[in-house]
Amino acid sequence: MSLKERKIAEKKEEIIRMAIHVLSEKGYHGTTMEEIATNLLMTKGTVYYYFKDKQELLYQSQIMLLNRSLQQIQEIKQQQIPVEEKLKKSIIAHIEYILEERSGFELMLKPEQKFSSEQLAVIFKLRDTYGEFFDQMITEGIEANVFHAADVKVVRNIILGAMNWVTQWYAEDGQKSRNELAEDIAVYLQRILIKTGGE
Amino acid sequence: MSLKERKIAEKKEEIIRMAIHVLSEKGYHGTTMEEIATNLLMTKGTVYYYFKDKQELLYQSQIMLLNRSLQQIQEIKQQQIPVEEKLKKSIIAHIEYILEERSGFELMLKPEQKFSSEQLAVIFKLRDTYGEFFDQMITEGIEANVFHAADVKVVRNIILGAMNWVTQWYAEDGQKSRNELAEDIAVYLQRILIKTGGE
Amino acid sequence: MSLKERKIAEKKEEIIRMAIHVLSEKGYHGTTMEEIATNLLMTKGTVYYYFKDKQELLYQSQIMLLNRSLQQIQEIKQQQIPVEEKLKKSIIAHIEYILEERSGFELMLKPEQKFSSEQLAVIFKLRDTYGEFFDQMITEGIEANVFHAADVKVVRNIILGAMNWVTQWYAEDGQKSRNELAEDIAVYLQRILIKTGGE
Amino acid sequence: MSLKERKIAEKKEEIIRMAIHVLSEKGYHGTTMEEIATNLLMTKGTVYYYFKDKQELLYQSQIMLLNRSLQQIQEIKQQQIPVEEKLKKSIIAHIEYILEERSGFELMLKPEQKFSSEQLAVIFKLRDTYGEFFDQMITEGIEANVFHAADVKVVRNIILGAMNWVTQWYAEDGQKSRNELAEDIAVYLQRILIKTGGE
DNA sequence: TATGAATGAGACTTCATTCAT
DNA sequence: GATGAATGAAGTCTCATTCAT
Repeated sequence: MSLKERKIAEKKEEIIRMAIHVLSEKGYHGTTMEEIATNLLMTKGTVYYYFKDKQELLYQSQIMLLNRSLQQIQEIKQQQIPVEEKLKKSIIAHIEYILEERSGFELMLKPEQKFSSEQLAVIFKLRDTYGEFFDQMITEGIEANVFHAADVKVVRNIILGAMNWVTQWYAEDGQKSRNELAEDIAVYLQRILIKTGGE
Repeated sequence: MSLKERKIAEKKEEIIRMAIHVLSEKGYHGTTMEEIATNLLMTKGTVYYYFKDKQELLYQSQIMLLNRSLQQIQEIKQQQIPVEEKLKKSIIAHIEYILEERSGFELMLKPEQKFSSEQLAVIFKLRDTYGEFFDQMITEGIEANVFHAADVKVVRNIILGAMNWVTQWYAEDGQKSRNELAEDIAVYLQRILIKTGGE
Repeated sequence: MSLKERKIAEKKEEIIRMAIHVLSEKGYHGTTMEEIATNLLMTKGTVYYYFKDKQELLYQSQIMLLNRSLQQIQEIKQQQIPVEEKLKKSIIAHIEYILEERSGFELMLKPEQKFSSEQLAVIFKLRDTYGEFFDQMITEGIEANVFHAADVKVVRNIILGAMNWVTQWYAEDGQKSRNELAEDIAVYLQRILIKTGGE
Repeated sequence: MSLKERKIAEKKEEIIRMAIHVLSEKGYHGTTMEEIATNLLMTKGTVYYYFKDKQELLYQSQIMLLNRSLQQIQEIKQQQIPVEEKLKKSIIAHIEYILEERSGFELMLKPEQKFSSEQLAVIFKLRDTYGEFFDQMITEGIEANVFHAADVKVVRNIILGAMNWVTQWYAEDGQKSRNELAEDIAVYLQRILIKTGGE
C-alpha cells in the first residue's frame, strides 16, 4: 500500500515538475495540459487521472515551489551563525533556486485570477510565512545593532523584488555563474541594511 | 488630412489605453479583444479596423508604456541637479508610473512569447535605452565619487527589480501614499550605491 | 433596429426548433451542439454566438414548448362552450401538439439535473400554470355538476400522464390519424370525470 | 460450481440494483460506470469483469425490471377473483413498484437509442407481453360484460401512461401514502372501463 | 468607418473501455 | 477475481479573426 502510494506520489511529482517547467516558459494560460502530457510521453487523460483539472495541477505546482523555498530558508534560520550571514545565505539560496526553476514569476503574478479562494488562502499563508522569515532576520539584525531600517516590510519587499527579477535579466551565458551572481546581489542588498561605522 | 490623421491617432490611443488597462488586470492571455472593445462601447470589428491583430495592439501598448517611461527619465536627466538627486527622482518617477498603470509586469514578462522578432527588437532596444539611463547615472555617480559599485549592470537590475515588484505588494489602502512609498524605496535603494564617510 | 432584432429572433427560433427536434430524438445528453449546428448548416461557433451555452439553448427550447402549450390552452379556455367541450379540446390540442413536436418527454424528465435554479423556477411556474388550467376546467365541471372527482390533482395528473405517454407508443403508420387518436383518447379520459345518469 | 455460479449471479444482481438506483437519479447518459462502482465500494474494473460494457449492464437492468413486473402481474392473473379486481390489483402493483424503483422512465424512453437490435427485440417482447396482460384483462372484462371499450390498445396505453407518469409528480411528503395514491388512481382509471347501469 | 454575424482552431474535460498485473 | 493506470474519442466552450454590408 505504502508502495503504491509512493508510486502515485512519484507520478504526481513527475507531472508537477513538468508543469512547472512548461509554466516557466509559457505562462499560466499558455501552458496546456496537452503539452505537459506530451512532454512526459503520456496522454492528457493520464494527467487528468492524477489531477482533477488544470487549476489543481498548477496549484499543486505552486505549493511545491513554495514549500521547497520555505524548507530552504528554515534550514538556514536554524544555523548558529550571525544574522548578517543568515540573510546573505537566504538571499543566495533564493536566487539560486529561482534560477534553477525559472518559474518564480508566472505563478506569483495575479494569483487571484488563477486559483480558488481556498487555494489562495493556502498560497498567501505560505507566502506570508516566507516573507516573515525575512522580516525576522531583519528585525533580529536591528536588535543586534548590525542592521538599520525604518520600515522592515518595505525593505523586505525591495529584497524580494530584486531577487525575483533576476530571472528576467540573467543570461546563463554571462560571465558570472549563478552562484557568483547570487553572492554579488547578496552583498549589494546587504548594503541597504548594514549599519556603517559613523552612524 | 492632418486632422483626419489626428483623429485616427486619438482613436488608436484610446484603444491602447484600454488595452493597457485590461491587460493590467487580466494578463496577456486573459485579455480579450471583446473585453477591450466592450469597455470602450465599440465592437471587436472596430478594434480590428485600427489594429491588425491582438499582437499588434498589445505591441503598441508596450511601446507606448516604454516611450512614456523614457520620456520621463530623459527629462530628469537633463535637469541641472546632483546625480544622487537624479537617481532618486528617476526611482520615484518609475514607481509612481508603474503603480499608476499597474501593467508593467504582464508585458515585461516573457516578451519572446508574445511578440514577433521585429517587434522584440524594438522593445529590447527601448528597454536597453531605459536601462542605460540608469547605468549612466550610476557611472556618473561613481565618477563623481558619491557612488560605489563594482558591477553597474547588477546594481541597475537590482534597482529595476525592486521597483517593478512594487505592483505585487503595495496595497492602495495602506498607510503610505504612493509618493511616500516611492520616496522610501528611493532612499533604501540609494544606500546600495552611496559611499559612506569612512570608506 | 427592430428589423435587426427580428432577424436575431428568427435565427434564435430556427436554432431552438432544431434543438427541439434533435432533443426529441437523442435526449438531453445525447443532443450535441455539433449536431444541432450541422443540421442547420452552420458551425458550432454560430450556435454559441446566439446562445451562451447548451443549457441556455435547451432551456429556451423548453420555454418555447411550454409557452406554446399555454397559448393553445388559453385560447380554448376563452371560448364560449360547455366545460366538457373545453376539456376535450384541450386534450386533443395537447396530444396533437406533443405528437407534432415529439419532444415532450426528454425535457420534462428530471429537470433538476438539467437547469439552474432560476431556470427551474420559471419552468415550474409555467408547468404549474398549465396544470392549473386543467384543474380549473375540472373544478368548473364539478361545480356545473357534469364532472365528479374527489381529488382534482390526481385526476389532472392521470390525464397529463395518459396524454404525454402517447409519444411512446403511437405509431405514425397506424390505422388512426393523429386527430382520430386524440379524439379517442379524449373520449376515454372524459369517462373518468363525466357523471353518469344514475349517480 | 453451482455455488460459484450463484456467487456470480449475486454479484451481478448487486451491481444491477445499484445501476437501477443510479439510473433513476441520473438518467442513462448521466449514469457513469465510475459512480455505480464507487457506490458499491468497488472499482470500475470489477464492474467490467461482470458486464462487458455499459450497454449490457443497463440492458440487464431493464430486463430485471421488466421481469419483476411480469412476475407480479402473472401472480395476479392467476388469482381467482373478478376481473375488475384483477385490473385494480395490477394497477396498484404497477404504481407501487414504479414508485419503489423510480427508474421506470429513463429506461423506457427511446430504447432504440440505448440498445442493440437483439436487445431491443427482447425488451419489446417483454413489454408487449406485459401490455398484453392488460389487454387480456380488458378483453376479459368486456366479455364478462363489466367493461366496455371500443379500442382496447388505446385504453391500455392510457392506463400505462397514467401509471408511469406518477413518478413525475408524486411527492413522497404528500398527504397520501403510496398505497393510497395507487388505490385512488386505480379507481379513477377503472371509470374508463366500467360499464354503468343504464348502458 | 463601423458593425456584427460567422467561423474554426484549439483548449479543457469526461468517461467508457482496455489490459497488464 | 479484482484492480487501477492509461487511453482516446467525443463533447463543451472560448476567442482571435474575417468579411460582407
